[in-house]
Amino acid sequence: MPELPEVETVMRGLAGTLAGKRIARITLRRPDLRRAFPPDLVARLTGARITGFARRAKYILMQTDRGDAAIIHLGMSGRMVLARANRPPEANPHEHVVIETEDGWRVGFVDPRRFGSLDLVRADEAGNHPAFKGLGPEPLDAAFTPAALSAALAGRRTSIKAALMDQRIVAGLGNIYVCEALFRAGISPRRAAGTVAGARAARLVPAIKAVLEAAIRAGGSSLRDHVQPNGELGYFQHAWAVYGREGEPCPGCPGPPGCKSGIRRMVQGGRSTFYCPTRQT
DNA sequence: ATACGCCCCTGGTGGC
DNA sequence: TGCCACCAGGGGCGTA
Repeated sequence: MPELPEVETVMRGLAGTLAGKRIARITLRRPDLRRAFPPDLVARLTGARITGFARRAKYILMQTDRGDAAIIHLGMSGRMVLARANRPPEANPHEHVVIETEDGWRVGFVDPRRFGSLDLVRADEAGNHPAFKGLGPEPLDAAFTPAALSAALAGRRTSIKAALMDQRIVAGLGNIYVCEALFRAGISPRRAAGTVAGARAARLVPAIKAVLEAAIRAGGSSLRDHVQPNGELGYFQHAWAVYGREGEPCPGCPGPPGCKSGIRRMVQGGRSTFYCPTRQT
């Protein structure tokens, strides 16, 4: 379930194990994911030393000492599975890319739905990659303020739910954390985006930051040496207030029995929205 | 420009 | 035990 906090957690896990290591081998098990892999990807990464990692929106950047940057997206179902290379790997038909380091680590990029991607560009050109064109601010940056958000939303007649899902408004939120942030801020997902200003924007921005920070903390704290027992990076138990809780009592309304409505589900832009119609206006 | 629908792909779940 | 419809973290593209 990779939204910003999961991608951040995976990125930190990869950094903890791979930063500074030399790539002994990279194996592509198929010619593409969402898009074709660059034809020279294997040649450029084999033997390169991994110098560092970064995250932008839901993308992981892996830099090498050759001045290249791999741009990784996990899509809907992408995972990174870490193991020692001397153990026979568990066969997985959806393990599409394998990176092995000189010191004996093996990272598998597993993605059943294949909505993920792996590209390779010159690091100093990474900012020009189409994936990053037009992206909005990082929600955890200091520059993401209520004033900045309401300026980006001004005049927009689409719903605030759809606007927050739009990576050009703010980068890295997905379906889960948009639902959670709107709940925390007490804002209806149906509300016209352009009306989220003033006090509402002043509630929404801290709500977005808080829910993302809590999820990153939960991810980080659940990792032991950045790797879970099953070898997966960045997956952890979530404690969502509304997401996936249709029909349950609203955790924000005093109770029992709480509000009459409880948590409802509706569809916006083809995606499920979970919300409390009593608290969120 | 903006908004919306549809598509990419596989797997899990629940109803009949 | 099938079988089938529906749902799932994302994003890009085409059409009004």
